Amino acid sequence: MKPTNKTRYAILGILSDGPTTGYEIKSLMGRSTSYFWRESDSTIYPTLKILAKEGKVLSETLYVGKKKKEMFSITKAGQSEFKAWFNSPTGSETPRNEFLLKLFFVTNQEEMSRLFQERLEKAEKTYQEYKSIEDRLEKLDDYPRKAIRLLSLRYGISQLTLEITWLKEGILKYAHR
Amino acid sequence: MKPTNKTRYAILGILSDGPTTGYEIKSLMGRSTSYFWRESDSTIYPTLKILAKEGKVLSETLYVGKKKKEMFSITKAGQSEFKAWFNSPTGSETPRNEFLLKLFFVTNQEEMSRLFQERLEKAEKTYQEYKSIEDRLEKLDDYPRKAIRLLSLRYGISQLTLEITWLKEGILKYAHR
DNA sequence: GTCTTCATGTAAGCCGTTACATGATTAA
DNA sequence: TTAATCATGTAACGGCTTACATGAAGAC
Repeated sequence: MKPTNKTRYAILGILSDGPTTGYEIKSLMGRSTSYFWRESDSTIYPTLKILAKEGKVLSETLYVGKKKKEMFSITKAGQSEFKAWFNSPTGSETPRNEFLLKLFFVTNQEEMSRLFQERLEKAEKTYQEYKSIEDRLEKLDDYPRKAIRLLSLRYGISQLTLEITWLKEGILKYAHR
Repeated sequence: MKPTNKTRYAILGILSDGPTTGYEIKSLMGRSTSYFWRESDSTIYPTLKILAKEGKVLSETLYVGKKKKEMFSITKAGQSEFKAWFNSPTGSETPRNEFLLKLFFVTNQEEMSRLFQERLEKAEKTYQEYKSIEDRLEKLDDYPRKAIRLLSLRYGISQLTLEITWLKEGILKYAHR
């Protein structure tokens, strides 16, 4: 069975920028990748352990007072696994859009109105979040990948804009009573 | 642990339109929901069995020659489970976009060029597929939910159009050599 | 006669989420 | 002193994919 676990690549990619701790990887993801790539809380540490066992990362335990910190750094083997993934064809996720599934089963205007309204509220909230991330990013000093990270964020923003427009049109056209 | 399995709702929703067989559900999904909701091959039959055991569907075995057919129909209990899901708040999937994850780790123009080019080819292929589904749908006689199903398909098409534009711009702006 | 489609399933095993657990440090 | 954040994990379980399996009917 072909392993499909991509958490490891996200971790190896972050470690490519330099050594860090599991906690730091977790919070970095929360700050920066969360709108296109999210890991649940407990996946980072076990995955780091596995990678260490495989020789893809090295760990070093530090103590700050009584507080344990485990710094991880990527090895040559880790780098080549990362590159192999990076250069391999990108698979597409199996589509699972619960909103569109519900839409598919809509039978009357009232249902559709509720569905669109609910979705619109969420989309507008997310839009505001993305916008504030954009603000934060724009204010940062230049760093090597700033341009590309802004680009991908703005891609997300324009997708959301499109969805919001579509939802509003739908509400007007089909759910007007 | 809260069950998250939504395959059952897709099945119950399809059965709301009238009795069918597992095979028919499978192929209907392949024809109509596959761009926003896909099930893998082997999930339909076991799920139908479970639903039957729970009293959410009824099964009736027919024979056409030696060929067995199991027709399933939705029960009252099934209908109310479906409605409960339909009226419950729509959860959002955890985001997992492998393309954007790779983009996040890009370090030079050559890598980005390859990444965008690959994605563009796939997006254009998918666009063609959607367009031909749209053609087929447009030619069908009117049926109750035709308008709404065309609407959601066109939403997918406009999302793809946006992505294609974005990819082309990216190739010109950032990956030009 | 052979290939495709119809028609229905089982089993293994990875994957991912949720809930649970622990303890130190720092800010209010 | 209490809450939030830093910091690191384990266990259980449901879910999902892949591979495997079987056989009839119809098309070419």
